[in-house]
Amino acid sequence: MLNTESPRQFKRAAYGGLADVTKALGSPRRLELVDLLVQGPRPVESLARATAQPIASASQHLQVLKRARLVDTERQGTTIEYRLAPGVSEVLVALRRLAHARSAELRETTDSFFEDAPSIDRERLTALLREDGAVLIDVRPTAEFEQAHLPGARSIPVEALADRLAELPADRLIVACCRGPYCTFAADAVRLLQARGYRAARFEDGVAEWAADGGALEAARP
Amino acid sequence: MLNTESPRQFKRAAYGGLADVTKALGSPRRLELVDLLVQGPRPVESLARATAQPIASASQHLQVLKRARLVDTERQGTTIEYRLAPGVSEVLVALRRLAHARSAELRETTDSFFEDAPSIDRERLTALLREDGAVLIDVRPTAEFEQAHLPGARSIPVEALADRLAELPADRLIVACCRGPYCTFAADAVRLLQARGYRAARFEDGVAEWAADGGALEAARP
DNA sequence: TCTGTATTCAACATAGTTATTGAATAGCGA
DNA sequence: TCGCTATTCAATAACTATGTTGAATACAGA
Repeated sequence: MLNTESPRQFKRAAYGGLADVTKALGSPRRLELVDLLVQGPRPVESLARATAQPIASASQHLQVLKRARLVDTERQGTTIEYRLAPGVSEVLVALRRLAHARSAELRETTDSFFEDAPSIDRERLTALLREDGAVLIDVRPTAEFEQAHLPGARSIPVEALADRLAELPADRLIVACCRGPYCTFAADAVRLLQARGYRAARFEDGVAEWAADGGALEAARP
Repeated sequence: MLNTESPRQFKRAAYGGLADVTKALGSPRRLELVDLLVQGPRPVESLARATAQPIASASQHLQVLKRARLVDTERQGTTIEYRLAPGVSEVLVALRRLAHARSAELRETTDSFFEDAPSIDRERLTALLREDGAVLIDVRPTAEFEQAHLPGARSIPVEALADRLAELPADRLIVACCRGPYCTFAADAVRLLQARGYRAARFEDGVAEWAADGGALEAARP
């Protein structure tokens, strides 16, 4: 009998180890960082800018995630890239789905924010693409598009959209997709398109949700 | 344009709402309560006893889980039963798998605690049952067995096992299953069986992991 | 070797969380 | 209606996490 631990001690250690992970996920700031990292690896300064916080603050949150082994780091030239650990993206998708299934308040928050940009789900998107000849554009930065995107999506970053309207057919529904349920890029794109007379809608998920549902993804092709 | 929120305000609210869920999961005590509730609904006092904590303490943790909508309550006669919300069990399974995939320390904690009780995984269990005529016993309390159990499992609660050895064939491998990866019942059963000359092994998962992998479950049949 | 800059560290004030204790409440069952 | 007991509340002290600031470090590139 080699183990000298009591069951209580073991449970303290085991649930404690689990809680190291859930504690690391237990902060809005860190959830936002994780949600960004789903799109691909990034250096600290870029993460800090994208989440509107001081660099030192972002760095500390990232270190918490690293201690919980939710991210890995790799030096790339003069910067250090943080990258999501395998499996984390799936857990984030599951957590957000659980939260939205259970909290009417959270649904209300997102629904009211995206009120003026008609949102469509995965099933509806598939139908619109197949049957109605809708055009799917991915409005994230090109680097993220190149990491992974929905099959058939065309990359038009939201900040370039106004200059590239000529690429879009005026008689088709344009569906914009972005990082995920809390990303505002697609809604911005939809508002711009609507203002220019296009019919447009926002895909409510991102690549992580698409993949979690068994959808295939493509890489590269800028 | 009805929504007056800025994107930053929206993100604060959205990630904050998500964090309400992850914060609630961010305590070893509450994780242990959730892990117990996976086995079925229970009143406060029973949860407190099973997790070795004062009732007031358990009650407060349960209320945190309730505010995060991870559990629901229902009065049953003179007691109040807490019950896991749908979908929570799957998330717990995913979180524990992620933690174990990433943390060598956590693997070491469980491996060393269960060192003297040979542990087998789902795949091996299926093979042993089909090809070697192994006998599967469920050593949880009967109430939990009746909620849900693995197909073909026989209920022999661990505290009754010593008195019911006659029910077990001496020439077969006995596999004991219990609540899940952090439950010590199966290991206790294996040690007892080994001391009485049986070949015995511990199934390392519980019904939640089994179901998450697409396995069917049975109910009742005490 | 040196310089510049991306990242981390240290220290602090503030805020929030946890465990514990004893008192209060609520609602079943008689 | 009333008593009983399961549960919750309130108050406290110890602890832990957060955001902020400015200084320190470490390393690529010259």
